[in-house]
Amino acid sequence: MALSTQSYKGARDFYPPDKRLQKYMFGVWRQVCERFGYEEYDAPILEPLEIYLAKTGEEIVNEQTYVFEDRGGRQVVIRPEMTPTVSRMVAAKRQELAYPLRWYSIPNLWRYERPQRGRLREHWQLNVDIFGVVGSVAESEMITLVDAMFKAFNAKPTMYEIRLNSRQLVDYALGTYLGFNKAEALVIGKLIDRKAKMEQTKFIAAVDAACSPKAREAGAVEKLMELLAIDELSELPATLQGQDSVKALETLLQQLKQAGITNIRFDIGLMRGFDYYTDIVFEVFDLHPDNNRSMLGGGRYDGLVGLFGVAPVPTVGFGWGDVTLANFLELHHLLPVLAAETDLYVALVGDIAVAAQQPIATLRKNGLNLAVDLSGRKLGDQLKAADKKGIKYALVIGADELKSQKYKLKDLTTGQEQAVTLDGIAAKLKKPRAA
RNA sequence: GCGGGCGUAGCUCAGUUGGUUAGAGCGUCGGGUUGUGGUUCCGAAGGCCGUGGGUUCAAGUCCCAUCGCUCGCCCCA
Repeated sequence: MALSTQSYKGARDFYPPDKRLQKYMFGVWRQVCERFGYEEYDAPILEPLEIYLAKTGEEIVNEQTYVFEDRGGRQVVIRPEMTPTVSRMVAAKRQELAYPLRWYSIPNLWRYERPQRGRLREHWQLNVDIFGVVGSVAESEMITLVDAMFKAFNAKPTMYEIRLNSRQLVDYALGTYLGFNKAEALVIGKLIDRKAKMEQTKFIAAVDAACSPKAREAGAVEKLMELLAIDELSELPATLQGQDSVKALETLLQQLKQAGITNIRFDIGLMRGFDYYTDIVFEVFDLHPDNNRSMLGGGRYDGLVGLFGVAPVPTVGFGWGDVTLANFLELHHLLPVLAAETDLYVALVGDIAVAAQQPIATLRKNGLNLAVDLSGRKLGDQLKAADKKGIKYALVIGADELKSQKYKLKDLTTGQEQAVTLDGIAAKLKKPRAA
């Protein structure tokens, strides 16, 4: 029985062209992060089970993560997300770090579940966090950074939409305003999260079923539906308008719009699950009709660092998966044509491999990435190989060239060819790779 | 964990109401006289029709099971 060549379920092989795309995406992420003063960090892919148990329910950890026992009998998890890890790192050096911390990372993460579109078992996720800032200036910076990333990927404002909400506002609305108790609010919050996927009548029926008679009689279902239909802060009922959370959202929206971000709006139905978020939450939606889904999300989570036994640190952060980004770029035709890292493919004519070493060494010393064809094939076949590898230029070296010190440089995309000196080649090829 | 769809050449697929030696395009390899590819011409290799069982004179085609892929649900960090 032959061995299977398939990669592990839900995980991908990255052949050089795939890796080229990944490097491009990560490169843009890194560039924008660093432009905003964020520093890269990293951590082990394995973590002790406890740091996830503290935050999420045990079921989720057991059913949706890779958990195993190591040889020392310790329960180990392959990290399904980065947030507990980075919180652990901050807590460990809580006293000595220089706040505000601006940190980012692009970890690979694993979750144990059936793969589907946009959701694999292994993926990479950009994580950006700012620690130690209390006011909404942190959210403002974070969303500005997100928007700068979309612009750096050449996305237009019509392709995506930033949606904002406040967990405090939702808590107040479900509790004090609509009169749900905590258990009801939890169930209804989850329903609101799924509302877009449900039919209106089914949604209403489900909310109604989750209501206590008392809340139902007070008209909570109708009031909730009215509330969910609102898409401007100014349309909120007066009792909600007075909330600090609404004022914070107002300030934030105003700031961002003034900064030129127009595709942003308030969305009271935005939940981001019912996990560790404590205040403002945000998501970016793909507006393409074939992929109307959330691409990235984040918000404020002030409580996590404190779980490690130190004073809490206010934090705002988001995560953005490589799969959803790649889907977005593909659907909107934003994938650039990526040239190989190799600048130049050297084709040898005749038995001159030894004699050609000197010019080859000179070109490398001049900073060029070059590959030499070692096959001794016909020239045509060597050029074909260069083209297939995605290399833009080929250089022909034969007895004539060695003698005249002029080499034939061929642009494989245009087919144009010219005779140049070694220095001329380096000068000509130094820059174009970035594009 | 639950449900739908699909497994035929390296890839994308065709294959009639079951009927001889299973096809195409692309790709790969060789050639069109020894220094020019990506366009063209000629040729070749390459398939246990996912796997196992069943029905039948006869199965790529029908039935059952199983594995794999895929889309969705649940869940969402």
